[in-house]
Amino acid sequence: MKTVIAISGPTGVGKTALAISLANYFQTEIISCDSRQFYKEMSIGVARPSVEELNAARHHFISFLSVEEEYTAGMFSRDARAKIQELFQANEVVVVVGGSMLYMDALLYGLDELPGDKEIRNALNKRCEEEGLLVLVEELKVKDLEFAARVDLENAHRVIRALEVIQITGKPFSELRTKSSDAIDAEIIHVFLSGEREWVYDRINKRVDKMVEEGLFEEVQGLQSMQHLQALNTVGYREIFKYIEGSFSKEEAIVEIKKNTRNYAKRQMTWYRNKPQVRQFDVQKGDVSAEIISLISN
RNA sequence: GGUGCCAUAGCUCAGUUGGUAGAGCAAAGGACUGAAAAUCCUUGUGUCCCAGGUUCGAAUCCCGGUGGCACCA
Repeated sequence: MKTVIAISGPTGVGKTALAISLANYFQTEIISCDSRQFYKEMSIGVARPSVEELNAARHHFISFLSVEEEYTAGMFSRDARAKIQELFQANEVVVVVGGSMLYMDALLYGLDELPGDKEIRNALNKRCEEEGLLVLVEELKVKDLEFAARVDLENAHRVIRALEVIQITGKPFSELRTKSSDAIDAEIIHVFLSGEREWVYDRINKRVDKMVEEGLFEEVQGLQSMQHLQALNTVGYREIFKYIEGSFSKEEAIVEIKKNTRNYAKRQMTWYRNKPQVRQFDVQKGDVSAEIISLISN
């Protein structure tokens, strides 16, 4: 049986270095699972691996899209699974690494086959703005009471997505959310790298300072005309757009980026806490790489 | 040196006529099936600067300190 080593973890704990070391050990390649490193226009602010790192092992799904293109977790799951099957022709092991939880889970554990329609969603968004979320919530209760009872009704994204699928298929969303999709056809070793909260936060703060030194503000300034795009609605970019339009000083923007990155790291930790299929590793203690290698040889 | 103002949650501050406190932000916890670095939910945090006095009762009034700010010398 082929093996997928999946490395998750909060931003800045050292996932990239571990992935490269494992890829070299197993003589294999890396599938990046980072929903912002997909975009070729984004580099410093998303901590894209350096040229040296990219040369140290073959990486896939980095800088292969433009921020102007639409891409989704479902598309990634399909594309990455195809790439992994291709790599399995010649390799026993493939390394998947990245901090994007939904994308990682879609790839490893599968997503139900659900349709999407940007135009329908845009129309629902417009209705939400004009008529208010409550009207849409009432509509969802009529069309799919079961899902309405389960979903966070204050989260417009969730309510709108359910209505979008219902409108396309004519079926209740809950009926389609069967979890019938399969996990990837391989042994999955999924690890979550972390450390003490203080340590992780300290690394994040320092990494943001380094990004600024490397020219983060200049990178974002060059993207100003595209700031409305979803890919750029992200930590490290939106704060600098606010600086450019004058609502933040430079120092405030940096403080906000650090804070929002810390909050993101916290969400990553919440996502993978108490997930039985994920092994927790404390990178401050011991050689994670060696532990994973021994897991596989056994 | 003198006068005035200020001192309350990690930070910025509110606190009515005296009844031992509350907002925002930060923080912590949580959710998550094609927007996901997105989006959303929940929850506290206290020697009310110190010491004394008045009072049944003081963050609140009085006195004395201490620290900060402003103005005058």
